[in-house]
Amino acid sequence: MARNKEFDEETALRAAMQVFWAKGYSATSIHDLEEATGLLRTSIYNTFGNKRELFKSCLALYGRRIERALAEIVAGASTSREVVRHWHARVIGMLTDPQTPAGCLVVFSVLEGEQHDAETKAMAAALMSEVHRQFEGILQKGVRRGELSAELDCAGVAGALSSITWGLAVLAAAGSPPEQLRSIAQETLRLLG
Amino acid sequence: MARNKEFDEETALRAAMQVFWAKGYSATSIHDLEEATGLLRTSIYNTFGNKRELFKSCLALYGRRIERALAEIVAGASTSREVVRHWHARVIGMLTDPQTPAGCLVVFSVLEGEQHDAETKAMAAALMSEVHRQFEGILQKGVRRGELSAELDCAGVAGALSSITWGLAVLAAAGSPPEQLRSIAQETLRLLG
DNA sequence: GAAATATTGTACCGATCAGTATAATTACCT
DNA sequence: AGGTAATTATACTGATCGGTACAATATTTC
Repeated sequence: MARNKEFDEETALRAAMQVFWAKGYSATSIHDLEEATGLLRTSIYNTFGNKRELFKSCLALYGRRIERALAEIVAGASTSREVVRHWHARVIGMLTDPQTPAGCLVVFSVLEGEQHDAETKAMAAALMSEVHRQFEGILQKGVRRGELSAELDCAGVAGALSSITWGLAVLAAAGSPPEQLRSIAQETLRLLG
Repeated sequence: MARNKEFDEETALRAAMQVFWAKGYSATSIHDLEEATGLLRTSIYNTFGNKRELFKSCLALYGRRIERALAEIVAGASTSREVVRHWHARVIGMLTDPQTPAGCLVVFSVLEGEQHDAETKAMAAALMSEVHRQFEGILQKGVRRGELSAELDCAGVAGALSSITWGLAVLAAAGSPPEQLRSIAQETLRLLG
């Protein structure tokens, strides 16, 4: 019928994601996206709709990465402690990866909430509560196995673990040195009693 | 000599702060600031310089509020636990105050770092490390008084407490219910051993 | 009351914004 | 090979951006 795209959608999406990730939604211009993806604006609109839809696709991609990482860790660890340790190590690794921006696209999405529609806000909120839910689940499992105290407020501690996760993203964005982030992650285990 | 301003600078600054606080730097337009402050753009530029300088003044005002609140709490509490409890209660109170936006201007400043100059970034970083420094100080005092274990890694735990603080701001911005924030604050005390 | 001067109000600047109409190009499928 | 259709490329739109020039206004001091 007709010709094929000269570029790879997935590659372009990753490039666009990095721009939003570094600058936020409103500070990112279509021109920025053209430069990062190497595409012309026409191709961007052709492929991804408009700026808002492109942002949503980026947020979805970002969310998939997070959820996959968390699922891997939960599946591969044998104790609650191990999950928490591995999770925060992975988070710190991502946050301090020189190849990607220091912040977190989810945190950005949440703070920039006023500029987004209900769907975008729901995506970010869903991702955050998924992290919380996973934590609560592995804590409950830890209690059942006798690894953790039966008196543990699983929901509360899961919330605290989530809170530290997002806080790490803020600290990393502020330029905190990795060793400080690691010492925070280490002390986090105290929450498990 | 000449006429006086018809408006109160402090009031206008507070109004401008709330706009940046809710929308971030780049999503806030001069028009938004005109509406929020009730001033004409001419008066804004006359009084506060330009958008960037106005933002810095707002961030400074915000920072002063935080530091004053923290100093009050540190001065008024008799144990480390009490400081942590009162601090997080105050933070949650601010974050869930319907009169002000749900987020945190410091977190916004840090994430929007690319759009700011070195001075702005330094202001935000200084505020964050001041919070950390204060926590570390009260933990060390707690250890000296025998309230906390001598083995406590004060710097690490202070970092975790800071991380939770910024994380609470993210969760509040995402619309987490106050009772969830409070249960997080409660579990935070586990960090003190 | 008059001179002086900061403030207020109006109108505008070039630049950039997100988005699009349309033309030129290209590769696919029959 | 040729018709088809989606892609690329160019150029443009109206709106809004941050910022400013300048005139009108109002008030304080002498």
